[in-house]
Amino acid sequence: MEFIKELGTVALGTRIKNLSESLMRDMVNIYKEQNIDFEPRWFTFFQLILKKKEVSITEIARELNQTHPAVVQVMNVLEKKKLILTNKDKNDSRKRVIKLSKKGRQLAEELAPTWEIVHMVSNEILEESAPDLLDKISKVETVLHNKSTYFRIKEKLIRKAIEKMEFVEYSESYLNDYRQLNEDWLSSYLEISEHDKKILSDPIEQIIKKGGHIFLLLSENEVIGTYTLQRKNHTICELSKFTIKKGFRGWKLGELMLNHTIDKANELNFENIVLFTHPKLKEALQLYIKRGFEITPEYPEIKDKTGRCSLFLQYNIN
Amino acid sequence: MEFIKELGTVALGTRIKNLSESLMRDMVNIYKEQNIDFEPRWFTFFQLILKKKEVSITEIARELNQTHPAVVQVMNVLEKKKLILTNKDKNDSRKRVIKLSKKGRQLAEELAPTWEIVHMVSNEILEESAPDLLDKISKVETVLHNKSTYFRIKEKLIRKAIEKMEFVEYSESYLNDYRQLNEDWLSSYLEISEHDKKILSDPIEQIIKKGGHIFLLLSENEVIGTYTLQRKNHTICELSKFTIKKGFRGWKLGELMLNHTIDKANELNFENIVLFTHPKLKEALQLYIKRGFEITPEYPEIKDKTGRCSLFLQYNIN
DNA sequence: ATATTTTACGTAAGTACTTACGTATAAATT
DNA sequence: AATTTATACGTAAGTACTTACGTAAAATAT
Repeated sequence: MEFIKELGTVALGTRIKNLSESLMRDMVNIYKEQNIDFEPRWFTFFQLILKKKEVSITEIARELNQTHPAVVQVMNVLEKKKLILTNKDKNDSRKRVIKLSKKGRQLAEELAPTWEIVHMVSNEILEESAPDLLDKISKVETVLHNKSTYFRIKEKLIRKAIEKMEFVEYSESYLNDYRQLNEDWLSSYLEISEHDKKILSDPIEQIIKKGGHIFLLLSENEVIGTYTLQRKNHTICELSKFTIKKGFRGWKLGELMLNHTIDKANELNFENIVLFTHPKLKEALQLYIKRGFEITPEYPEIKDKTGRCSLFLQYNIN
Repeated sequence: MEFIKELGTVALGTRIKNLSESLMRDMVNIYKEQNIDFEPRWFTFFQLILKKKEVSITEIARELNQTHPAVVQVMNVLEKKKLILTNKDKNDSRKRVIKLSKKGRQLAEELAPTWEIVHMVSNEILEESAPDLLDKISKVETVLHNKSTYFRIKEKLIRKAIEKMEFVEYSESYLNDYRQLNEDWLSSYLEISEHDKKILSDPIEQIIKKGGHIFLLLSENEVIGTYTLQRKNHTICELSKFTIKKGFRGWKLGELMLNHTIDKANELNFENIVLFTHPKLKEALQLYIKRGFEITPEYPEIKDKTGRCSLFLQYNIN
């Protein structure tokens, strides 16, 4: 056990598990020695049924933080041992109503003194060692409920990953990545128009040579985002093909990319960024508006060549 | 989860288990999303092997508080995945020496940043909720190490059982119980002599009618102990057939019975209790001596009729 | 030296879960 | 009213353990 202690916080889970397992094992032995056919993991089930009189499978699962198949299996065992009775619910025939049988109630009565002692002993142990352990555990539960371990780790991993990301300008070698990413995105949200196909199949000719720019966001050499700036005239550029790879969404990379977009447009001496989008792409719209884009009437000289986007936005640099 | 909280201390084990399971589940997802073929329960194994460089199965089991088959199975998985190398120990061919393979070391390196983050997050969670949780758990561990839950519960159960026990004087209906208990005891320690058989087959004739007494200790109508006082003369009685049923030993019922013996001998106006015993019955001897019996030379008028006991003890009432 | 006990590990079989899926029924939406 | 979605439960298959047992080697006792 020494090593686990050494590991400290990181092995908290393992340590806690060991503790609970040792408690369970002790209880197994207690029941065994008393020659009572009862297993410790039934305890909470019994208590819950005793309290509620009648419960359904899902109710038990929810209250005891178990999966429903686990509950079903335990209930089947208890039913086989004739400790519970189960019937269909009169109002909802999907439900199985569970209650203690006479034998079950008798067993609970027989065990009551033992449970009483277990209770005393648990309190005794806690008083001797850590009287406020339950409070502490409640607090951990609350903190984790508000923001799970998963979420916390994820957050930090993402932050770290973002630090290593970089933008690069398009070159021939990214053709496949650029096209693939945009086709994936387009086909899952809208339709790929002829105009899209033209641009995606030859960006150099269609964008770059016409004074436009394409930027790619790289994470460890993987292309995870793209956007395209087309030159409309000497002051206006059009933003399009703004997409982030599946699996990297939800990391606020949109903000990162949009900031980069504005910086670049500025560097390239454009004064206005305009874009067309579809109202059903709510998250994108929200992002643009949050960053200062405004929905305005279309400029007569700039048309949506795809013919599918009803919203026109623009952003004034400076 | 509400109900489990309601249960308080009694469901501490369940609650703790849920906590650790949720931590584990989160880690499973973290590894899965990073596309790393690693499972959280391997973590402590990896750490231990990293630290010790070379370990045996039992060493791991001991340090991580696992059963050895569990360790064997995990190691087989890790070996199949080529993360560890195992060889026979040169000095002790029973042992299997385990170390990380190159692939294993690489994986550990690859995971180090993630583990670092997990560490940070664990600390963060604890700081937010219960900074001294680890200390508290250590204290619980220590307290349980000194006196296990099992032992504590057992102790209280026994005390409760003893309260309900009672002594009754022998009557015909106890013949089988009396004989069975003594035969079981005799046959497992010594031999059943002819003299024993005579007494055990007809206690009324052999003991009671000769002015002796037999007392039985009952626990919920079950005969769990017996002793016999034979009248030697008007001041001396001989204690024999002092036995406690298997499964009830180690509860200090011997003291209870011996106190009763002395009380009864006193009530019956005897002045001396004598007994023969065999030196190999060390616990019994200790009990007698603790209660004030003394090893003395035999009285010429009192002989050990079984011929097997070399020790003669006596106790002076008053 | 020889016999006995302990240790180190392996394996088989069982158990208590899990995930993944299927099937009714109820509730909500259109 | 008809369709879709959600809920309640069941089952099958897999996994991560457990206990129980076996075997060989080492340590200890005789």
